[in-house]
Amino acid sequence: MSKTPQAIRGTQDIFGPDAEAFAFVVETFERVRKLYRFRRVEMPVFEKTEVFARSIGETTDIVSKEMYSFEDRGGESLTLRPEFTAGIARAYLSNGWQQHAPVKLATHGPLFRYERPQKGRYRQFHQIDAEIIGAGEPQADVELLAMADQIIRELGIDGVTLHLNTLGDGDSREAWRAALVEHFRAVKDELSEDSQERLEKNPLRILDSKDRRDQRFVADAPKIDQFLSDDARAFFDAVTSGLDAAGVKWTRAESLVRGLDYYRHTAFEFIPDEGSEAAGKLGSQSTILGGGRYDGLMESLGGAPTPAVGWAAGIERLAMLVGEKRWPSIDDFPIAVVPIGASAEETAQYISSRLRRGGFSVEMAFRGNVKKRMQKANSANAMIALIFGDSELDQGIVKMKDLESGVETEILLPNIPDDIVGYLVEKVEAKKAASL
RNA sequence: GCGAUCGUAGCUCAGUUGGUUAGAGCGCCGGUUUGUGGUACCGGAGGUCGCGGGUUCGAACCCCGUCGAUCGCCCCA
Repeated sequence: MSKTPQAIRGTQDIFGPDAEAFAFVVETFERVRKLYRFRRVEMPVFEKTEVFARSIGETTDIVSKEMYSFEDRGGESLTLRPEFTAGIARAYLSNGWQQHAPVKLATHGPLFRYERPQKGRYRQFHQIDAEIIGAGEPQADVELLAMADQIIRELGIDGVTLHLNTLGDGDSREAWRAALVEHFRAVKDELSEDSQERLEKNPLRILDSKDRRDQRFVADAPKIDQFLSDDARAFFDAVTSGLDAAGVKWTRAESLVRGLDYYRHTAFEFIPDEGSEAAGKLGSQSTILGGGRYDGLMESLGGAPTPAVGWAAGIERLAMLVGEKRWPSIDDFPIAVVPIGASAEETAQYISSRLRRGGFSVEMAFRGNVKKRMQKANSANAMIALIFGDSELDQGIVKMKDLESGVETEILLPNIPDDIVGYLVEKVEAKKAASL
């Protein structure tokens, strides 16, 4: 193209309805997270590379080929965060947050992964994230999942189900993994090329392969349930019965595994139901929220053994699913202020400012002739316009036009906030009632 | 890293087997009562057809390369 610089591949400039949906996801998250008493935490977007390399696992794709790493001027290797959990764990250890344990943390922001962009996947993407650190009880898992469920529900997203599995404790997981390797190695030549790779690198992943050649052998593969210790089984039972009590719908997904090394016990993903509207909107990216328990992570960063559980969800993916069934709110209908003439424009600033300080959104039309200003009022979605020039101001009034009915009434200047606001609130309430 | 499709006005796209000044809708600006919008009518601005090279008398159209986008595989939110 020309000399104008382009945005970097896999990054996006979000504007308009997409940006509104994005903000709606974040606002909903912030509101619900307070109901569950999760505390807000802010962290750097970059860390020493070892923070991610050691915790996520050297052999995972994220660490081996998807990190944005660079050397700073001191020659130290730094990395833009590819996920939240590792950085939160590091912050927990560096700041001695053990003193707050068990601590419930929530954050959101940008993450970076050097991947091929496609629908619902970007190189800079955004997540909301929730973690409970220092709690080994299954009740922590339940509360965390209940919050996830409520957020999705309050976003108006339907047709999404919680898929739940357990990976057992460390020993259970290792025994299961060994049995899986043995099972698949016997038929290695008949597996897909990808799965032959996975056999060495990440055998659990063969279980959710999309390749038909693999699926034949997945059905009779060893199940985690055969390897669960009594404790691990009791833990999982407590999680599932807790979810039932909390009214969170879930389904068992025996072959659900998570990619990263640090997961133990509970693993879960919220996935659109097959054939649902949500599934169609997401393309081949199916998971909108995923997480699990990571009891081993703190040790990999040199901390004391610390149980923890958490999840993260892609804001862009959630935003794609947000419905338009939001009730009309008073902010959707600004008051249009339409001054005519220079002295009226000054008064318009005064009136606008009073209305805004009173909590009402105001669109002030200050360009072009009256016709242009009225067009502006209309395209701003205003329901009422305040129109006034010298002749009105001399009389100490403004004209209030109902833009739906076209009816104009006169308002005395001193009555401006109250009369207008009362009129507008009434109209919005009527709209709300009509939309129910 | 691999594969497929695609790149024409701000946006969505049309452009017949290569043929002369490249079109439409929407949006934008202006006008149809210079103090009144949503509908309608009129006018206008805006494109070296992603970029570079090649074939040809002639390329938006064919070929090669390159950059970018989209979708899928891997992986993942």
